[in-house]
Amino acid sequence: MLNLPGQASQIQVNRDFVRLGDRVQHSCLIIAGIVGRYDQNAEGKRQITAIHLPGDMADLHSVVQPNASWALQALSTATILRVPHSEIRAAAGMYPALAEALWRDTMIDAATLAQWVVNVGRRDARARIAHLLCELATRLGKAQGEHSVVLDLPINQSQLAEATALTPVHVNRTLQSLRSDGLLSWQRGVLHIPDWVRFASVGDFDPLYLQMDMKPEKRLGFAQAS
Amino acid sequence: MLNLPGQASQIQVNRDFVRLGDRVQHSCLIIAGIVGRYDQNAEGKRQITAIHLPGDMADLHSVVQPNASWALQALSTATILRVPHSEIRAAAGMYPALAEALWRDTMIDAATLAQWVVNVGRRDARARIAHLLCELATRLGKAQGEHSVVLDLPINQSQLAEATALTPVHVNRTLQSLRSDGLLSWQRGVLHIPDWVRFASVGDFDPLYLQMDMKPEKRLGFAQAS
DNA sequence: CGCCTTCTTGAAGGATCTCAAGAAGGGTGG
DNA sequence: CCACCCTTCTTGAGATCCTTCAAGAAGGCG
Repeated sequence: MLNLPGQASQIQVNRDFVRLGDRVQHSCLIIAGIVGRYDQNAEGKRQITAIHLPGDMADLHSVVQPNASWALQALSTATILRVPHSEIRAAAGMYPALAEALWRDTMIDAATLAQWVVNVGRRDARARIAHLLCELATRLGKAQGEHSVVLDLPINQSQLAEATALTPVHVNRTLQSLRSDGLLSWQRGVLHIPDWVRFASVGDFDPLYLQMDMKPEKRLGFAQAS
Repeated sequence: MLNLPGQASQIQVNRDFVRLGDRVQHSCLIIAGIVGRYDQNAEGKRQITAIHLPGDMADLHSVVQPNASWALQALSTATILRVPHSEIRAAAGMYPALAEALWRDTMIDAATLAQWVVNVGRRDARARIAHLLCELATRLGKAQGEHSVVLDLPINQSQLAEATALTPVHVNRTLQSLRSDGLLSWQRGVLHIPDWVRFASVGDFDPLYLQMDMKPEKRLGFAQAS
């Protein structure tokens, strides 16, 4: 765990707090809420390329590439802490183990993106949505071999569509299909998965790439400066 | 530039030289040929998640995650140099600027993967194929504002399909359409793009994310040990 | 109570896939 | 130099998943 100084802010839903093309001097640590990283094509069609949860450094990579080729938007009301790149660099220079942890964090980001390519490229709507939900449940630490999983997920179907490269309409129909098969229920931002093993198999999900089994001292964890 | 020791090998076309689940002690530097990084879903459907060209460290990230959740396959006959992780770690410990360059390289990998998610998720077959070809032309240094671009690209339509998440049949029809619009010709592994600007616009391509403009001393370049 | 967001439904259209088979190209051995 | 073979490219036709467009229902909040 690290103690990092920085400036905290509250972000409203659907607000971009880093925009495409910004030159940023800070990385954003998510304290609360859910944040989406967006890329887009020339027609302005947006695609979520990562979903960030509390404890994540949403744009750690901006330390080595300050010109944002992405945008960061709050998917639910969020609190973030802007940590100056200078602080991160200084700490990394001081502690080689931290430098490696930062590198590793970027690598896990890349591994997750590779999974998203497979997800969007090779899985049908059912598996695609299930896989994404599995990823989030696992990263939230809510899926540890248990049979039943419950998690707060204050995002809507349009946002889910932006992350899975589907239309909101089709996401809706697919969720209905998953629901009618008893695979999940989702009300008021609370997702309930009664049978984790079955759901993970529908989502074709293998959590290996997330490295959740990494020893604590090797994983990145952040604490807010007092 | 670095001088790295390691063991060189020749790899035949279509041969996996790193397999899913391998525990690797080396990163593979591509000396010649083209290499694909594969991920797959549970049904064994393979998806190429990165294409590596000469000069690339194909699995640099294995330094911080030695359990391969990917496979590496030669898309054409290739020569690689296996560089021990220990050497990379030692060099990174010695030179902080190198450590940062390694981190940056992983970040560019992630940025490229994010583009692939957009590519597969939000672009139709024409744009998707064009975008991938633009990426390769740019990384090969063959697309520098000129009007006409020629490059060796010894890969086949099935491999292109695996990278774009299309079927070989549809790749074939799409290439015909690009050809009949005079956007490209492709014979015997030589790709010819008569009008780069027009082609890049069909592919919805903006090279920013590749950071090809990065100052040489900040970019990663590898030289073989004698 | 009224408004705005989000969810839901229907119907038609389109991009891409699947299956199947034939043509072209390059290499090898006789 | 020709015959053969194997890979790769090409073509056709029907099926399917997902999209598009349009509109109505439900839910939360002031």
